[in-house]
Amino acid sequence: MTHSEENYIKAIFHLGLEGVGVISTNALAERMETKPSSVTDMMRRLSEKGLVNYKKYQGVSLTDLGTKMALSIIRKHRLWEVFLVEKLDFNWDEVHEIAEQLEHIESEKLIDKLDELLNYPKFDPHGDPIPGKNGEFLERDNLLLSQLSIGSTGICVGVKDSSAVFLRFLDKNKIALGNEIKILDKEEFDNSLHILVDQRELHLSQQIANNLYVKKI
Amino acid sequence: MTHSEENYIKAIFHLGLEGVGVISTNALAERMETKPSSVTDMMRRLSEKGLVNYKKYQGVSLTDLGTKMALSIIRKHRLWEVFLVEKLDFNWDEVHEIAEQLEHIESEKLIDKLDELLNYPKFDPHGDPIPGKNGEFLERDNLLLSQLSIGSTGICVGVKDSSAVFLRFLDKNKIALGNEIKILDKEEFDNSLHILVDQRELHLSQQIANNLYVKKI
DNA sequence: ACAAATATTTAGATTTGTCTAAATTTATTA
DNA sequence: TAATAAATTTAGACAAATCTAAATATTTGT
Ligand SMILES: [Mn+2]
Ligand SMILES: [Mn+2]
Ligand SMILES: [Mn+2]
Ligand SMILES: [Mn+2]
Repeated sequence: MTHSEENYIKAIFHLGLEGVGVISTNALAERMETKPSSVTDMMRRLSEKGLVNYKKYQGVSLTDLGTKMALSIIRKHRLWEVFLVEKLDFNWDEVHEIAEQLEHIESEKLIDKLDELLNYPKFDPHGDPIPGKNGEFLERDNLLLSQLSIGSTGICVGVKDSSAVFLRFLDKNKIALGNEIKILDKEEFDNSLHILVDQRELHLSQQIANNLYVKKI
Repeated sequence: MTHSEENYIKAIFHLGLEGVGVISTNALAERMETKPSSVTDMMRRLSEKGLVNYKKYQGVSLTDLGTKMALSIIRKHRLWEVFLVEKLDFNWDEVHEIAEQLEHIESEKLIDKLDELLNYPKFDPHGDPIPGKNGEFLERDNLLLSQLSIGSTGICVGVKDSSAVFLRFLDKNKIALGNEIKILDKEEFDNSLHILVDQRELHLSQQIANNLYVKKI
């Protein structure tokens, strides 16, 4: 597998998780920041290799083999992200781009040793689950902060948007994974929230609350 | 820089250290395990980018910029090798191939953090010097075990051949970097050595002794 | 100094991954 | 349902990195 092929497989996997139904050439082209015609070419090549199911004009999906490949790449990506944060003191907003490179390093033993060094983490720095050697992984709670009712409390367990700008916003407001967040009040007009986190009262827009995953307690 | 370009630059640098005089197209082709015609193509491209001095039929050498690039890649390669051995418990015969991949990861910050994690090592697991951020590095003693006279003692500081088969031979005979080796006797017929290492008496062929660097004490 | 051997470059192809522009298929909607 | 719009594929091109075979330059040996 080339880096490019691996990136396509990963993109198809992620679109499959998010999207509804079949993955179109255009959707994939947009995600890969390339042209639909390039996608068509690549789909033929991946289909040839048995990694995707593709019939022209019908969209694309991963085969079992393709899914296994995708999980392996995502496992590597997320383990490297944990390494960068835990062992090299990177901030969680700096690790994604480097992990995009490291995820293509080929060595089963390397990734197993890394897993061991990190003590078999189950989630990456953004709260995303890390697939195990055999592709199995824990589901993270998919409840959004915006879905909590007034008076209830949740533990912050992940971010939906993991862009650097959002992550730095959270840093600035001292909101981190593991924090308890209590909903004090909700504005009817714009659905913004008054919350209590770490003894501090904060005001969050709905957009923010739509991008924080919580586990209700 | 593509991976391929980086590999060529590295090969030119290493040939420059070993070889005498100009680096020929054929020598480079052999080192890169490719065809001379491919080398000619690549030399034109690298010359275009200002990384090598190349005039046809005249051989090739690195420019200052090319040398800087080479040292940066070698720094990354060797730091990753230290990481693999020190932090992930790899044996010294297993790290080269993985480092060949890791050396191409692009992130200045990553390599600086790695350097820090490893406590700024000056030599890699094979005793090869690790260039610093600015390209400077300590010279390893270039005295071979075969050059020591009878009765003298040296500390093993490096291997000239770092192939897995040679490294495993050393492991099997419990010869490691840092060991003191005393020359007990030398056979006139085949220049093989009787040595004392770690209270053990061993018999080494000249070929072995030609591939161990020592520091005389 | 010239022929033979060797080294190097050139010419032309191939593969991967990309692009633009044109053709075709599918979906929408009047 | 026929025209129009949107999505997708095809055709043809290009750059990077490689190859083989042929041409050319350099070196060597007599
Ligand atoms: Mn990431
Ligand atoms: Mn992540
Ligand atoms: Mn190495
Ligand atoms: Mn080494």
